[in-house]
Amino acid sequence: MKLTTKSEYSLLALTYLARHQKRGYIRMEDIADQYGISKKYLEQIFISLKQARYITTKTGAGGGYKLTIPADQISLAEIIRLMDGALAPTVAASKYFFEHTPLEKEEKIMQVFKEIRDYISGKVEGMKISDLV
Amino acid sequence: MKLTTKSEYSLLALTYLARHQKRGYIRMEDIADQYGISKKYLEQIFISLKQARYITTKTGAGGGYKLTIPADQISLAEIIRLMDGALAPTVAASKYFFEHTPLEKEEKIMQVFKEIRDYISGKVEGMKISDLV
DNA sequence: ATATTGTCTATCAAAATTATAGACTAATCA
DNA sequence: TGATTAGTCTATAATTTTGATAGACAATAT
Repeated sequence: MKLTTKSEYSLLALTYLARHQKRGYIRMEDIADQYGISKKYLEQIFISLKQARYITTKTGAGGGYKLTIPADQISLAEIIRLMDGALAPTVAASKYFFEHTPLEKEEKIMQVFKEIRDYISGKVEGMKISDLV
Repeated sequence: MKLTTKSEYSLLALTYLARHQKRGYIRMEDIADQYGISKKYLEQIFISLKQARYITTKTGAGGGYKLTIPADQISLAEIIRLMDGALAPTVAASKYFFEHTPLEKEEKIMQVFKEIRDYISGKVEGMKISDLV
């Protein structure tokens, strides 16, 4: 029932970028140090975030990363879905990542998981990176 | 944010046992067939459920599995915790499976995840196998 | 030029997930 | 009693996911 570090680190990194926006470009190493995360691992996460257009980068001295989208327009939901997929406890109960599983045969269980899905969605759709700063 | 098949299959199997209680001992193969699950894989799941005293078994013809605990006294929460661990989206927000992670540095995120944890707990603690039948 | 910082591609180790195999044990019942 | 049925136990294996590491390269600033 868990998120992976990809989601976790993404949320941390984006929060850090939002918090230090006025400093302009932020070095990856600052973020890695701040949270005690592997720099090289974080790099790969940043590449995904960049491809998804959440951040832009600048190479060289004084370079680093910064947000391209206002922090109040980035929901936790979209970051978690990008990194980890379904918010629902099982894909059989997922809207965006639906797949068939044996669980579908049991309607009552499905109902429980859909309610959990809806609660989680509501929570993390409504919550923005700016709310975390 | 997902459960594994161990939790899913456990819930399915216990629901099936509860539903067919009056038939006495139920063969593993019946359950495997019903849901299209590997028999051998289900076997291992049953061993865990047996060790945790949810079911008893009987070998030989006419044998199989049955519940030892009334279905209305088995919550989904305990089965999921047994099979998959934490209900919380991250162990940093878990009561039973707490571990330190970098996420702890961000209180607002932690707050969100704790609220999700509490919702999920409330939901699956309150829901019993008998409610699924 | 040189130091700084990100990019890209490959690769890898460990763990978790999802099984499969097969010999063994216990119970039934004909 | 012996054939059949059904669970037990232990090992191992395939695949995927997770969480990283390595190193050559490219862009920028001073």
